[in-house]
Amino acid sequence: MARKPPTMRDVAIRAGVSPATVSNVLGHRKPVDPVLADRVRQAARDLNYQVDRAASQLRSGRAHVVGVLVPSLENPFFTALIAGIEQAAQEDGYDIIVASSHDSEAVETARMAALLSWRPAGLVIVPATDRFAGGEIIQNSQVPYVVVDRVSGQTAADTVTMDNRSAAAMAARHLLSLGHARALVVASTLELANIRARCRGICETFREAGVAEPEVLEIGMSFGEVGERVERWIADHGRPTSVIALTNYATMGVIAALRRLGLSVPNTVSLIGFDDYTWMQVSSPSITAVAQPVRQMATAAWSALSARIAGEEAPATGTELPCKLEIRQSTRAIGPSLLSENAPAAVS
Amino acid sequence: MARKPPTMRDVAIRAGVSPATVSNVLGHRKPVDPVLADRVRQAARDLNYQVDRAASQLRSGRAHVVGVLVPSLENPFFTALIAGIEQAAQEDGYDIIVASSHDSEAVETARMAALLSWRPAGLVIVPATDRFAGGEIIQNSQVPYVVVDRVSGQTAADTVTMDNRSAAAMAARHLLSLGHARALVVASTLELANIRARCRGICETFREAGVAEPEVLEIGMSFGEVGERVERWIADHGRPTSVIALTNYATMGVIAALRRLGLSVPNTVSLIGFDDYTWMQVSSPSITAVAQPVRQMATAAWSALSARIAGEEAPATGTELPCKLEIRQSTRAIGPSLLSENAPAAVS
DNA sequence: GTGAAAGCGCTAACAT
DNA sequence: ATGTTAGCGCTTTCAC
Repeated sequence: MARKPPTMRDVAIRAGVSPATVSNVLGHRKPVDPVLADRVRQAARDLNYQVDRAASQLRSGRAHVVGVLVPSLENPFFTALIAGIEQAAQEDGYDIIVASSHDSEAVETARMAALLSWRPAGLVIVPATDRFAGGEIIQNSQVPYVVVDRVSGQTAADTVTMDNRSAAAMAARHLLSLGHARALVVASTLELANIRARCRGICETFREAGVAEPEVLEIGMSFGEVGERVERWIADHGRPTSVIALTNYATMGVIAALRRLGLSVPNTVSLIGFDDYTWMQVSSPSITAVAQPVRQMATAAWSALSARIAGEEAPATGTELPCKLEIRQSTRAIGPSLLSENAPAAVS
Repeated sequence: MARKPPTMRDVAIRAGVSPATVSNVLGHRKPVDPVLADRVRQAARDLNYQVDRAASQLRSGRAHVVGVLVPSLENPFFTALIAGIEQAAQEDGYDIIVASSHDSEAVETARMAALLSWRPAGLVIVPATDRFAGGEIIQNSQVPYVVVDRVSGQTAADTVTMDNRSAAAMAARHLLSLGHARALVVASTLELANIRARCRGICETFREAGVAEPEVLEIGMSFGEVGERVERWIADHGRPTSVIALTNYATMGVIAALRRLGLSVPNTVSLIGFDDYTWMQVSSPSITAVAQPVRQMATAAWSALSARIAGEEAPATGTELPCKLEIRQSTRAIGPSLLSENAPAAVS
């Protein structure tokens, strides 16, 4: 027992050729006599042979693996991203090593070092914070990488993100078109540039419409707290006619809080969420939401990365994908549109 | 540019020692003079050195990576499982390579071969089907593996799953205790042993209570169809007083269907879902659900696998974890309990 | 078109 | 306790 897996040498012997030829056949590297090639393939099949990727990578210097580092594997947005990347990568013959930074810069640095020790062809990273602790270490490792979703400041790397400002503006215009002058923005944390961009988009849009900017409530990442904080805020400040929740946890927290306060959606308060999930369709009322183009973000990230892996030298690209506003039952008109003519209510 | 990463030799030279000593220091392998050890660690830090895992693994024959293969990365149950495994594995110094079989046996076989080509220390697998296409290929690769969630027939491998029969029985007892004699069971597919076990648990419990067995509706994996099929069934068969949905997609589909039919939950129909997600708490009504112990499944899978990696030779273990019934608002009493005294309504 | 031989970066025997 | 050496399985010159 504990029989070792067959090596290329085993295949070579069985096929009556040299290891080099086996390598050439299996790696489609050099033209090989069809007869020999067939013998090789047959021998490989017989022995159930699979190239040892560690050895292959060590010798060739080329790795067919990329690392993917996200802040959390509990968040469906990140796992959806991983799903997309896995698919795209797999189609190009790459495997993915997945790691979570658990929203911690320290862990992020450690996990990144671990990923780099595989000498991967590239890395896809959703930073834990705007500071992106790993920038330096990865920088001088010479491994190409793409920063996704939480893009801030200027990275040397390619970036892929949603157009957060426009997305938020779209949500804001939708509310304004329904006559909402008083909105509450519920954010996870303002430490993240993408969340700040969403706030900015909303505030700008309200200002441009000549309406007072909405207040922004920062409630942290944990679902439990959200409800309480929102309840307290409303107790202190009076109720808004509408709420924009900037993340999925915020959305759920707001729903819970409004229910506890006995505020009906959309009759008393209109609600827009960020991130679109299936449950928002079956919820009653169904939830109007800004759908992030997760799938496109994944493919964009992969295509940027594969270009770099292929040796592309062009300056870093910054992809900003548009999003879509899914209008459902949680938003309701309470008066005439507050939008001027030339600002459309919604753009897809 | 494209400077190569430092090697152990570079570190050795800088620290003025031999590569072997560097290896011993960094790998905590053999006792080394503290002074030299410090010099080595310093040099490694200076150069930003990280051992090359491919080379290390090639030489030592020990890999610090495990493959994880799931049917889908879109399903939150599987991604939660991955989150748990990533955490446990990471704590033991292992990385995970993640792959999806996209619910296809053919893809499963291919992805498994790819995973095995890393010569991983082990594999965690949630099979695409009960047939588990990869059983043979992995079997003679000698790599230890654990089968999780979709456990069927007798595998030679360790298995970890929820006690599906008992879980379903618990849900059934809850309904019976509320006086429901007519239940509809909505299953994704009866091709999966774990789904069949859930059906069995429900039917047995009803039979034991002297109540007619509920009918089982099989609706496939896609969310879209679920609603229609359920609507049609109810149109044809009349409405049940209660529904048990055996997967999360089934749950959402049922909610949508009942709403379209104008059947109020829980006033007209009571509903129990399988898998517990946050949205079920904020949904109105909140959804009574069987919570799977995903986290424990992940840790159980990891501990079984690490034992095998460590060389454990004992016969395969079959772990069956208990689940919990989260009673919320979607289930309501419509009459006296149909349960006999000695059958408790719910067990945690 | 094919094979022989070297060597990727590391670790395990062995020698000191 | 440290260094020397060999070789893991593969790919890549470089001969032929």
